[in-house]
Amino acid sequence: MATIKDIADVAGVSLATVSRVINNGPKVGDATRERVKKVMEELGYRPNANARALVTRKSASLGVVIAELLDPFFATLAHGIDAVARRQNVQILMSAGSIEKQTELKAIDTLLQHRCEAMVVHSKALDDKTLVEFAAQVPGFVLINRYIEDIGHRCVWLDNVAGGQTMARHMLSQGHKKFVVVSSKYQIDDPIQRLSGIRKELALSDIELPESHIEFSTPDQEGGEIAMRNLLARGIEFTAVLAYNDAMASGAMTLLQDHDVNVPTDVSIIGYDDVLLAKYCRPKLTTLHYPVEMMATKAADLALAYARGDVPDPSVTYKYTPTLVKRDSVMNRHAGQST
Amino acid sequence: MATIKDIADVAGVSLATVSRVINNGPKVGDATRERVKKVMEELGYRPNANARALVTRKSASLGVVIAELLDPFFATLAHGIDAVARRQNVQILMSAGSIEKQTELKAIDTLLQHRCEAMVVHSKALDDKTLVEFAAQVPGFVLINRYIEDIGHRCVWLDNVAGGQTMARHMLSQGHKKFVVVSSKYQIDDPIQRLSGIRKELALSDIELPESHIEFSTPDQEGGEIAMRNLLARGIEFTAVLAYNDAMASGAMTLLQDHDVNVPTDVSIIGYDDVLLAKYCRPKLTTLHYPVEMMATKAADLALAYARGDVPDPSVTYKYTPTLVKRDSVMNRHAGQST
DNA sequence: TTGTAAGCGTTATCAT
DNA sequence: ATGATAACGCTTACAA
Repeated sequence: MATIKDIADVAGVSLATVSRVINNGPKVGDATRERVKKVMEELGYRPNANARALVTRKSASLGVVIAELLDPFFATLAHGIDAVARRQNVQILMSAGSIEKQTELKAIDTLLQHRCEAMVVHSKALDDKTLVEFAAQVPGFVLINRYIEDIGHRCVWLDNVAGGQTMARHMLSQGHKKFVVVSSKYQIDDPIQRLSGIRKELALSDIELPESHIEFSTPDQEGGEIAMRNLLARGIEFTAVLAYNDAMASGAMTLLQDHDVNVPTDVSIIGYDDVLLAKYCRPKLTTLHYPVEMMATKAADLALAYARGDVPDPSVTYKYTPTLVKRDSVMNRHAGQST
Repeated sequence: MATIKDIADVAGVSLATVSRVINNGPKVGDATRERVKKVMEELGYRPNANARALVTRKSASLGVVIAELLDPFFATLAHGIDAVARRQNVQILMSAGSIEKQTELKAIDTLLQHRCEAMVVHSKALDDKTLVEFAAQVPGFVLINRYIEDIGHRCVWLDNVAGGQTMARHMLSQGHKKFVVVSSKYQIDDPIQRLSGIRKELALSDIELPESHIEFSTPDQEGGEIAMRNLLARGIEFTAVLAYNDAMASGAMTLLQDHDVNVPTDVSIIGYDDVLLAKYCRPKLTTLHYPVEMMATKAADLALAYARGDVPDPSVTYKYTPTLVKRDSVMNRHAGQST
């Protein structure tokens, strides 16, 4: 592959001049510039990103650590990041961390070896301290979907407590009184926070949520089925199910339907995330919209900005709030209509 | 960040020795090795991947070009690739190409700038010639989901004609005689090949498929709805719909149901791909399983092998065949039962 | 406006 | 077993 030297030789100029042309440097004569460009074209020259990164100490790349590419939630996340990467002309270095300490650690480590100064990481397995240390090393280190106070201005996160409250409040407003929760068995912050929001809101109406009314499983459709099966088996009475996410909601719904329980007339369900699935399952899922893509975009922009040395207003934080999307899986028990 | 020189200074050895330790080189005394390792540990040393790539001309990374991260099909693809990347300890450089000539070109170009010698690319917009040229430049250039004869041993692809035949054959075997096709409007090979397979198979039963029975739209759920709406509006009679993929099938199904057409008793539907959606829409979709993940894994392995200089048996080709997955969206019109 | 040369962090080839 | 030293391809003062 042609190097800058080859171009210089053929064009009859020095390395420096070629470099200037490549980088649209200022002090080059028009004639020379054209000639060099022509030679580059002819030789199919492509600047060596590695050499460049080495000397400039800038990698023109954005590191991304997410849990799992298959999950539509993360796919959306990745998609949002990709959009800004493309816009800002940086290459994405992608690693899946699978919510495992060692894997997440290794993913970040590899990114560090590549010396990428901007990275948006979704980490649930690593502890605060570790993450804060990384943040200290990498100027453009941004956390998504997690809040750590010490680096609060580098966190783009969702208010899960508020989310839990909104779910409960909506069901309450529709006249529901008997609740059941289908949650994620992974002991990360999210399910805990959502649950606490739910409890907080229910408490305002003097409703308790006993442990037996909560079932924990994997946060996917199968997990939703299993959780619902267990709830049914336990003979608990309920008219409202609050799911950890849309996938679990859909699974739970499927199982209910298989048992001839009608949704929403017999039982109402509300999901969380508002991924595509929510719109296409039957009945369509009432859920909380998680503005992942917007958040991903913000996170990527932020990471790149910090890496560039820009200092965004340090007083602002990037907290997002999920919003209710009413579709067809929740019935109004006052009016007897689905809302 | 600590460099190899820092390590050498602190450990009191030369650069060469440190380099040997890093690479588990042979000729280093045990005592020295330990001492150096200890220093590396203390200083939190991380080899600079850029410097390494520069001098070795090997990038320890795998380039990936796919159309669209959001699409579950590509998410699965990416997931398969990620698995081998992790196993083989290489970093993924990911670019979305969005089935646009310029974008795909740029994606590959960027990968080339990073000098990655292994890449698996999913390109539908670039022409054969361009792709063959890239393949000539990059030892580990592997095409997925496309077959080009000149570089046949570097293509991992699906037999779409056979797929089309299988769809039609299944419907035929279930006693269907009136067909309609919901296809993709993108004029890439896939829809054309599937359609030709369908026609070929129907011809064996002396059934024609007039253009008016085919509706082209975007290959997603909304496209499926639109296509089906048009078919219905045109007043065509049919009992079997062959969809381009599961998303379109699901959209078509939804629209049918909204018009009180029962699936599968009134109309049977068959999808293609077998993504998660197929299992979770109602009724569950009978479809063709596209072994994407397996293919992605193979492609990644192949790319890395070629990049390494290994020469896999040049006589074998990597053609895969989709297989029928019977679920609940197709009815047997002989027996009157869904099959 | 153009060229010279040092240096980025490694690996690899010689010597020793 | 260890150490100098020359690349690798590029950017960037500093000279001219």
